[in-house]
Amino acid sequence: MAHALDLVGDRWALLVVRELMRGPKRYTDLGERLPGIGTNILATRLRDLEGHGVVRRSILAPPAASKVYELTEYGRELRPAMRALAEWGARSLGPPTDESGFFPGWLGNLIDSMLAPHAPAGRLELRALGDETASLVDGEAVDGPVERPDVVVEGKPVDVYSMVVTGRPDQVHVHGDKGLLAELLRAVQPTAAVQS
Amino acid sequence: MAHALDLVGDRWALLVVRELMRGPKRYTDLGERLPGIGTNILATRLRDLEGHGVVRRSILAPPAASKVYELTEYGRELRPAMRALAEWGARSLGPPTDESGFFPGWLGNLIDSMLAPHAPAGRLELRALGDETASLVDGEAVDGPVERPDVVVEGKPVDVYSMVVTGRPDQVHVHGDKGLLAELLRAVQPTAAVQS
DNA sequence: CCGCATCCCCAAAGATACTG
DNA sequence: CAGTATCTTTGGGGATGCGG
Repeated sequence: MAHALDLVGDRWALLVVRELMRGPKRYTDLGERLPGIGTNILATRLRDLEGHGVVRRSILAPPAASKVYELTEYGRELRPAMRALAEWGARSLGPPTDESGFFPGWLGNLIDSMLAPHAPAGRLELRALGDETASLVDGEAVDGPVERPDVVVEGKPVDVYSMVVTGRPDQVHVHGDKGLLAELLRAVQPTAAVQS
Repeated sequence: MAHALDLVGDRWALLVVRELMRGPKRYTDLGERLPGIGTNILATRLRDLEGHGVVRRSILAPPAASKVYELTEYGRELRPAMRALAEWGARSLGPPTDESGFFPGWLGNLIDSMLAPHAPAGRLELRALGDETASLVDGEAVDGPVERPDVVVEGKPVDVYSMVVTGRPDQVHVHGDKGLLAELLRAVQPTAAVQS
């Protein structure tokens, strides 16, 4: 445990890994998806994680030729631990209280951490009005819309979020296979009432 | 994830939880088992963890009447996440280089994090000469010796440690059911050679 | 713009001493 | 034993700069 925390226990480190878990990212994109991190900290974390064999720097093939950070195989092996930690945290996390706190990538992260582990086969698209769209395709989170979705959920960001944590599609519009959505929401661990 | 880290992401927090995972402990005992923590940090962590519903203070029944800290039900639910993190860390952890670093409780922690998750039924006793003795009884770590052990392993602390991380009982003495020990060591994930 | 390095400032962490 | 008080040091947040 202590050694694991030496590798990824620093502040922000696991959140950097979380972002990279969904694919390689550029430095600036990472900064946007981690509001409040500060550029020096991000640079330091990436350097440390690289030194620890968790993250690797890579140059995209020309003509793209831009630098990206990606997880090593060892870094990807953190997935079970991160899933377990996220599910534990979710059990004491209530619905959002306001419209804020929706930073770039939040919807993808929500799908990846709360829906993907329990997802039945199928193509689900979530549209947060005026914000982002992300999808869940056969258990994998995908950014943006998806072709021929089985079911589409549409609503304000806070209502999409609430649907996931409460398990009830109350304030959102659902098009398509409502049974599939119901099945998914039933499979998601209901947020137990853990008194804070 | 971010919320989980708000609860247990501070430095030392998960190590405090790790110690309490093996039973209630007094303040001073926690301090001894967490070398380097500093009394103020320990007090702050315990207060924060209590505020977050992870730890609870409790007074032992008279005439013992001493204060102890213990995990709440929610705190105990961290076990899967901690196991996953510990196993991940263990894959990049080599054998110890010197005789130091063996603080009170190290043997119990070693058994709990590396052996217990894979243990077959049986009673195993580990004796670190001149240091500690701890046991593994049907998959659960127990401090101290055990009655009628099926197999006893005895050796210098560093050699007991090495046996666990390398999977080979080379520098230690084994009494009793060597087959059971071999079965256990085989079940333990071999420490993959992850280049640092 | 992207990808950082630098600088300043402050809050939190560490070490140590001390106390009910 | 179970912490609090005090002091020092480290690390994070925020702004800025700067070469590619």
